[in-house]
Amino acid sequence: MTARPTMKDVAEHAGVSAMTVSRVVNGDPGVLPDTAAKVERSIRKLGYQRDDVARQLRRKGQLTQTIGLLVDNVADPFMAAFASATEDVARQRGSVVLIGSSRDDLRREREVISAFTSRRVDGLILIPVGGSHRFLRSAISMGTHVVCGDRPAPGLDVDTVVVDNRAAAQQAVAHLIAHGHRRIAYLGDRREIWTVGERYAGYLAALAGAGIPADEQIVWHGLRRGPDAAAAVTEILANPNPPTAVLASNDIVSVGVLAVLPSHVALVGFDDFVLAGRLDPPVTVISQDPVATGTTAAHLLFARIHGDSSPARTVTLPTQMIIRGSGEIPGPHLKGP
Amino acid sequence: MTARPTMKDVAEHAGVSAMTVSRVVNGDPGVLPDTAAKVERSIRKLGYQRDDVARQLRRKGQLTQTIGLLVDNVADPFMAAFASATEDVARQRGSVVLIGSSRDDLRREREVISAFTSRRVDGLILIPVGGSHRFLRSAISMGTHVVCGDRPAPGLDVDTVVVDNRAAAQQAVAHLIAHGHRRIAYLGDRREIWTVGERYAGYLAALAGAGIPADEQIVWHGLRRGPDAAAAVTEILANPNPPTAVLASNDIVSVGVLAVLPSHVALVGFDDFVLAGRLDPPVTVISQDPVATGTTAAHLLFARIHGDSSPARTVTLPTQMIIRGSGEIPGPHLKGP
DNA sequence: TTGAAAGCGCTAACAC
DNA sequence: GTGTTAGCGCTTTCAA
Repeated sequence: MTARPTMKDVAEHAGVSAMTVSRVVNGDPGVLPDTAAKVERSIRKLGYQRDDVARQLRRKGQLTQTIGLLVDNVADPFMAAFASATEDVARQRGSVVLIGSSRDDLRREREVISAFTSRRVDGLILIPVGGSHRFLRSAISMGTHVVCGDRPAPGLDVDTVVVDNRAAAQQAVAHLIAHGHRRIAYLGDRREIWTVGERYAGYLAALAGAGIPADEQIVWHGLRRGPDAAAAVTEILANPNPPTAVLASNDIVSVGVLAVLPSHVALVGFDDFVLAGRLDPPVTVISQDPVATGTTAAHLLFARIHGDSSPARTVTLPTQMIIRGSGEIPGPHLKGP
Repeated sequence: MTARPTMKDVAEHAGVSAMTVSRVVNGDPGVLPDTAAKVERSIRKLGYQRDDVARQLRRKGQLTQTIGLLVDNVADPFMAAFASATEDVARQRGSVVLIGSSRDDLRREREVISAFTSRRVDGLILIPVGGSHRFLRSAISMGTHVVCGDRPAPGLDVDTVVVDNRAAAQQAVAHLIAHGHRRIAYLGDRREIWTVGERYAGYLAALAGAGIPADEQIVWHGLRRGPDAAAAVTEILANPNPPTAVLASNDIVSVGVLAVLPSHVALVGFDDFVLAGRLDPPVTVISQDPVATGTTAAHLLFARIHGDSSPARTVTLPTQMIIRGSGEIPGPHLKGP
């Protein structure tokens, strides 16, 4: 194991100064082709590679060309697509990405963010967990740019890319009502997650809009895993007055519910998922585009990094209801032809 | 926007030397509690955070506590789970993770790896694309540790974590043969991908073992997207002598094929996927555990980083055939009771 | 227990 | 076109 050669080593080997090596390495103009060639040869000979740690230190106020990306869980398909999209943009912009998972834990999120900012990232893209993010204000005031995707960060006035979860859920429930359902269950992940809370609010709004009283007997929060969702829906269906339709707050709940849901019960789920169209019945979903969300968030971040100082804005991306069958199973109150 | 305060700023504010601040920041012993308290107060007051870029420069030969992770595509469920697992281990070990996607492009892989090594990562975890990785030898000789997951890197003698793809595919095809199939199609991703090539080899070996001649008419390589796989299987089924069973090289191909496969044709797919058990018929698959692969790779890497200099080893993790129905559809040559 | 000096590898600023 | 000097923020080393 050889020690990593420095510019000084290259300079000595090539018989020039370190400054000339620096110019060659960075493609700066004003070096004679012959000199440059000589230096290039020494670089290859010694296996020299620029040390960006040292470089970043000297070039203060300059960018480190590193951004931090913090998601809840990279293994989640939505977040994986989101992360992949941001990484693509970062690469086009010549930056690398530090990635971290918060696992829905604010303390862990803080720790990871701290590890990122101490490495002087130019900016952060967050899918923030719940809880106040005021701790980020000091980093922001010192020049770290922050953009949120999927959810806003409470206590932080930064660019944010979301979808209108509430309206989309309301639309989904109205759709079920239009198909003759009045007894509609809600099965959801932790309500404290902003998107989930919004979706639940949309559910309640749609019921209220149709004059249907909400019934806590057929509402279940806090479902984090498929089997939990399956157990919950089983229990809800055992109700003396069982629901004829279900709204699922996300793909994990949908998939869990589908494992046990009788085929006469209607279902609309938030988030599209692989093979949703191949099930029997095919599953009607509200879909959103994680790639668009990630790409938009990344573009906003790089605009900030490169000097955009306009007021923080919230971009709301569209959702789409994909009608496949499970949401169109008729309910008992269908006034039909 | 205030400038980021330095140790010197904190030192002046607290009326001590920068060295004392350094000791407090790093929890070094030998600072009077009163002095430490005074410094802590200044740190909080000024919003000071240690600059790890400068720190890493001075602490030469020390670790940067940063590793690089290069996968083919983070959005792929297998790789997302792999990445998530390595990130978990890294966090436990106090390191952060730089992530990059090669998109099956060796040049892009090289660029990203170069961006990582110039930031002095302590090590790299790769899901390498095809092609020679000899370019990594110089980085390795200068102390960057490398571990490969899912596939080996051609031309590189480093720790590698894989499964026995060939044996698993052979087992899958033997399973189809045992259920009476002799006309078995192979539909696969790019054969140049090591795992895919191995799986194809296993397919051929199983046919050879049963004395069944391979027939290129029912073999298709290079399928990268679901619709391509659907089109390919449609064409293969139009063959005058169509297959009665299919081996799919991975989950993407399986899902694509399933969109159009008649239910009397048997299927075994590589890689388990969500809802495989909910389809009709439920899909028999060869499953492997991306979390175990990623975790193992990360543990191997950190062992190397912390001094393990034993010869490079290859860890082969188990696969499991999950029998669900689609692989047990009887073929015309079933010798039954 | 605390501090002063030196220097990590690089580049900004200026000189030649 | 090329070199010299200084210094980025921190920690190592050694002195007080």
